[in-house]
Amino acid sequence: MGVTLKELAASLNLSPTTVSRALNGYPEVNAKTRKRVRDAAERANYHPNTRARSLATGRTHAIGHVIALSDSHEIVNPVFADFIAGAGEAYSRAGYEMVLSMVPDSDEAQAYRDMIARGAVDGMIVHGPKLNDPRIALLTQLGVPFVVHGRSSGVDAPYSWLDINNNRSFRRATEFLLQLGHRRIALVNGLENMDFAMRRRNGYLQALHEAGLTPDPALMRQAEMTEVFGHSAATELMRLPDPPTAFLSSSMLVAYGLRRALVDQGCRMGRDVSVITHDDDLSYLPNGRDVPLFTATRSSVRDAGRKAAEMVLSLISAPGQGPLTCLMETTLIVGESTGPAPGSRPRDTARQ
Amino acid sequence: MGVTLKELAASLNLSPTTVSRALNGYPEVNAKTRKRVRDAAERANYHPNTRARSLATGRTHAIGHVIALSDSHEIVNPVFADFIAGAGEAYSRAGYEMVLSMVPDSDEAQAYRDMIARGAVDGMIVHGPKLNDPRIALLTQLGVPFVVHGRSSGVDAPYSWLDINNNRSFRRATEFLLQLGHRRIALVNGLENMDFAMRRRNGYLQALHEAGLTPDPALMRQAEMTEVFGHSAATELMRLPDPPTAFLSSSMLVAYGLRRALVDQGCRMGRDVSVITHDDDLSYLPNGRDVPLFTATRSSVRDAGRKAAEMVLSLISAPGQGPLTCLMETTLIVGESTGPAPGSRPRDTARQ
DNA sequence: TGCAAAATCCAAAGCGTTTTGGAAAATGAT
DNA sequence: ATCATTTTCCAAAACGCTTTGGATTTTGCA
Repeated sequence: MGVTLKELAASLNLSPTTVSRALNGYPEVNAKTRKRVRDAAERANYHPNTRARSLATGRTHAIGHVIALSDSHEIVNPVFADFIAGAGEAYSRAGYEMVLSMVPDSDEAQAYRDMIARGAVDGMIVHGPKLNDPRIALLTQLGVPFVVHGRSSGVDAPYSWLDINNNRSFRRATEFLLQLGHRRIALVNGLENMDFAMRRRNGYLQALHEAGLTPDPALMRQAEMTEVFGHSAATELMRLPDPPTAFLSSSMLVAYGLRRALVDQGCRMGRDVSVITHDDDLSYLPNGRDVPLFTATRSSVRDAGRKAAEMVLSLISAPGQGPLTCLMETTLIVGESTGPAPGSRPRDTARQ
Repeated sequence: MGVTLKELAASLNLSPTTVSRALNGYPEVNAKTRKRVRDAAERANYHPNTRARSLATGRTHAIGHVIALSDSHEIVNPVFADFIAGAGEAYSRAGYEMVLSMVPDSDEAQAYRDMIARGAVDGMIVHGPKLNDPRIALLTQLGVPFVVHGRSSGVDAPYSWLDINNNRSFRRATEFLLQLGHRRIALVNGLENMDFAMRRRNGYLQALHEAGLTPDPALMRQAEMTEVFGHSAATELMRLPDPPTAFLSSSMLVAYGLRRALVDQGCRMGRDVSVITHDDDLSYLPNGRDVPLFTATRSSVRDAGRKAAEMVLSLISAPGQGPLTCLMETTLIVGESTGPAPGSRPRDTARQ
C-alpha cells in the first residue's frame, strides 16, 4: 500500500480532483500545476490503486486467461508459456494486467462465469478450442469481449479469433513431400478433438486426394504431443509391412521422438526417411542453429500471443467494431530432415 | 458485471449489511434468512465484485508473479508453465487469483514495485533467483509476503523459499557415475549466474573432490538449456583428445541434445557413454513410458509450484510466523542411459 | 474598462463491498 | 409483567479513485 491520492493532494495543497485530472491528462488543469503534480507523484512513487480505480471507472484493465488442466491427461500445453509471454508483453505495454485461472477442466465453464461475474476482467482469451467449443457461445452470451486462439469448426455464429492457416500449412507440407516422390506419408498428429489438429489432418488429406492417392488409416496417429509419443508412433509405423517414407509431425517434441525412433531403426533422416514438423518457434525448442534440423512449417506462437492480446485490447477500446479475425500463414522452411524418396526420382523440383 | 449486492438485498427485502454477513458466514444472522440469502445468491449467480471487496477489506486475494523476459536471450523458461500450473491449482482451491506480469528484465524491479504500489496483490512469488538476487531485499523492504522458488546464495537476510536440494542431487548423481567407474564426467549445466545451476555445479565438484579427482574445466559447459545446446556441447566434448565417458545434464531438453550428438558419433547411450539428467517431471516431457529413457534426478516442478503457493498463502493468513522454508529432495531414478564405464570394472556395486 | 468566454480549480457523489455502532425485536430470568 | 440479555437486523461510514456540476479566477475582445 503506497501513497494515496488524497495524501498526495494534501501534500500539494490541491484537491484530489485536480490531482486525478492532472495525472490522467485531462485538459482542465494548468500546465504548471500538472507538472508539479506529476513530479510529486514520481517522487512519491504514486500509483493509483487498481481496485479503487476500476471500481470507479467500471473497467478493470485486466484480461483473463483460463487454462483447463484436464484431470485425466495432466498435460500443460507447452505452447502455453510462449503464447502467454507474447500476450504479456502486449498487456504490460498497454498498462493491462493478466489474470490467470487454472482449473480442472470440469470447472472450466464456471471459471469463465466467475471471472466475469466478479468483475475481474475486461476481456478474455480462449485457449485450445475444440470442435464445437461451447465456450464461444457462453462468452458471447455473457457479452464479454474475447478472442479465441484458434478457431472452432462447427461454431457458426461470428466471433473474434486469431489462428494460423493449419490446413494450408499441412497441405503444402504434404505437397512438398509428394513432389519429393514420397507416396506413403504418415501423419503424427495431436489429439484430433482439438480444432487445430483436425484442420491439419484435413490439409494433409486434401493434398493426398489431389495427388490421386487414397489415404491409409494405418499411417495416421493422434495423441498428446510428446517426445515419447513421437518415438512410439514412428517405431510402430516403421514396423508395418509397407512402412512410410515420410512423416508429418504436429510438434517439435513429437519430431524429436520420431528422429530417435528412426535412428533406433538405423534410418538416416533426410535420406532414408523424411520428416516435416510444425514448429511453433518456442524459445526453448529452437530448430537448430544455422541450418534448421527439421524441415518445418513455422509460425511463432509468441507473435500469436502478442497479436491476440492486441486484438482483445482493440475490442475493448472500440466495442462497436464487430468480430476481428486474423489468419496467419506459416512459412515452410527447409532443413536437413527431408530429401527425395528412396528409389524414386522426384517428380519435379520442389517449389520453394 | 453480474448482480450487485444492493440489488440482491433489495430483491430479498433485506439490507446489504445482512446479505453480506449471511454470505460471509457471520454469526449475527438468522439461520433461516441465511439460507434464504444463500439460495437467492445461487439462483442469481451472484459473486461479490472482487475490486469492491478488496477495496473494502484491503486484501486483494491475488498473488503476483513477475516473469522477466530478457531482451537478449529471449527464452521463456520451460519449467515456468508447469510451476504456474501447480501454483494455479492451489490458488483456485483457496479462492485466490494469479496475476502475471511479463516484462523486459530491465523493468523487472519496477514491475514488482508497481504491482505492490497499485495494491494489486497480497503476496508474490519470485522466479529464477540469481546469485545475490536484489529482488529479495526489495520485497522484504516493501514488506510484502513472498516466497522464492529457489534460493539466492549471497543473500544473508532470512526469507521464505522453496527449493530442491540441487547440491545433493548432483553430488549423488556424480557419485553414482563414479561408482560405475567413470572418471571423466562432463557437466552440461544451465547458466551459472542462476542460483540452481551454481549449486548443481558445486555438488558435482564436491563429489569429484571427495573421490580425489581434480575437475577438468574443459568438461564443464554452461548455457541456456536447449536441445541444441546439448547437442553442440556433447559434439565438442566428444572431440576432445580425452573425451568424457559420462555426462551430467541440467535438463531433459539438454539431455535430448546430448543423446542426439552421441548417436551422431556412433556411441550408444548406457553402454559407451552414460548420461544422467535432471528431470523436472514436466508434463510434456515425460521421461519414457515404462522404464525411464534417462537415469535422472527427478523432482516435480508442478508440486513445487503447488507448495510454493501454499506457503505464500500461509504467510498471508498468518503474518507473524517468520520465514518459511522448504527443501525438497530429488529422487535418483535409474533408466537406460547409464552403465559401467567402458574398460573399467565398477569400484563397487552402486548403492541404491 | 467591462463583459463574455475560457481556464482553472474544487466539493460531493458514486462505484460495490465490508464493517462499525446501534436500534428493534425476541428471549430469558425474576 | 418487568428488565436485562441475546438475536437479528440496519443506517451510515469507509476503502481510493473518477466524474459531475459548479464556483472562482483569468483571459480575450470590443
